[in-house]
Amino acid sequence: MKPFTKINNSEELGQYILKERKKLKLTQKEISEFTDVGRKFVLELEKGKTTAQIGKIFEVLNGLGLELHLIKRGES
Amino acid sequence: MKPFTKINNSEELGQYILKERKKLKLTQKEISEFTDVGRKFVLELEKGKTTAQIGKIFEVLNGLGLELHLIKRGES
DNA sequence: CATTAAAGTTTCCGATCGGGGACTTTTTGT
DNA sequence: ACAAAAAGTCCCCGATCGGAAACTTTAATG
Repeated sequence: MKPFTKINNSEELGQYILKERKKLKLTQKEISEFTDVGRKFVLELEKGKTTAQIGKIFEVLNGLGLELHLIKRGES
Repeated sequence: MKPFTKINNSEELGQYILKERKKLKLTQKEISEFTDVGRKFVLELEKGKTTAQIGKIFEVLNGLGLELHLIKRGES
């Protein structure tokens, strides 16, 4: 039930996205269909690819109903 | 004093990073020196480049003492 | 089991990343 | 106003992105 999840790197980002996609019972293909990203991108993003591009990541986050927040270290 | 700042796209990400860098009185060059990114990258990131790579973005966020958090829409 | 979908892998390829360095423009400080 | 620093632009180039499509492996369902 913890609402905020701190993400430290691409690895964790991918894992969180995967987990969330499963919760929503979506396939990688479905995400790639209602967002402007390819199937391979979703696949690689979930695997923690460090070179995934931020614009496409925002597309996926939006599609999954996830918000990105920034917090100054120490204030969380 | 709001601790959490919602970032909706690359544009906002760049603006926030710029603002934070100024607060810390750092130059783009300095950031590129103590992180593994080039000057040009910091420049373009702040300008909202949508193709900036996530791994390098994490480097900059770490360098600036910023944490990335994900929140489910509606729970913030 | 058998069948089908999903996930993961591989190849091809045009487009673009990001670093380095040189240069120009803008900002800063005295 | 002037000098210096910072920011922004430009070019070169090796490396890699991400889409598409075909294929293999894994998982799910009857």
